[in-house]
Amino acid sequence: MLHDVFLADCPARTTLDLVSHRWTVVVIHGLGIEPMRFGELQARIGGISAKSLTETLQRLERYGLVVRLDGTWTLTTLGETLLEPVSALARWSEAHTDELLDAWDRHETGTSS
Amino acid sequence: MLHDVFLADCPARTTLDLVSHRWTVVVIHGLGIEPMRFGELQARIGGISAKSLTETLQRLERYGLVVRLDGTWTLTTLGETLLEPVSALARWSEAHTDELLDAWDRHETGTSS
DNA sequence: CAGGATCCTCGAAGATACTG
DNA sequence: CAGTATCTTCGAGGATCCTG
Repeated sequence: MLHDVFLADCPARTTLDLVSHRWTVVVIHGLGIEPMRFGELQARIGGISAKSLTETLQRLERYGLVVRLDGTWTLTTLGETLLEPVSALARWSEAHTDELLDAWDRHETGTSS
Repeated sequence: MLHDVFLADCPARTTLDLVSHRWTVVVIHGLGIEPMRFGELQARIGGISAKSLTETLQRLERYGLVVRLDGTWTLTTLGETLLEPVSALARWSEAHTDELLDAWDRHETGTSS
């Protein structure tokens, strides 16, 4: 066990910090479909500001997950490996959101009563 | 395609919001190992405050992902399905953190110079 | 021991205006 | 078009104190 997510100072937390940024998953997911230019990506993702997209891309670039080649943002080899768990999450999301919202509604009306 | 993660107002974003909370993944991962009491969980997870753990658990409870049975927090059936993508993420994290940090260091010293 | 209530900090993210 | 710079807001999360 080289990296235990439970250890507070564990470097594996880096990934979690990465994912905990609002747009990381969406951007990775997006570039996983196909490499895109800045504007394209922003247009595809609903409601992201240019600033946030810039920040997200640069953070990912720093971690070696994406590169900008001739104005086109692309996943690196490392980035593509992240695509798998991220897509798994996206698929789970698309599959179980209804259940999440149902559960939410049940608690809204009162579970025990 | 019922839920498209790209749509800004898409309910699938619910999951992403969930995951974007700092402790969600760690807590799910933890309860995935075995059901635990509050104190146990807090002890296992390094550096989480009681307040944050409470908030995280209650949020997950609202979404039907965990339940508290006789003082013991447990994943629901739905929660267990989330365990898979979350564990995939954790495994990725444990496997590739070194590469992340290496890439970071390369940028720190200066990539182009 | 398992939280609830309150106060505070810090940083992510938006809005806007500007630049190469 | 693809960012950068500045200002501001908002909320997650920590610290502390209190309670059943």
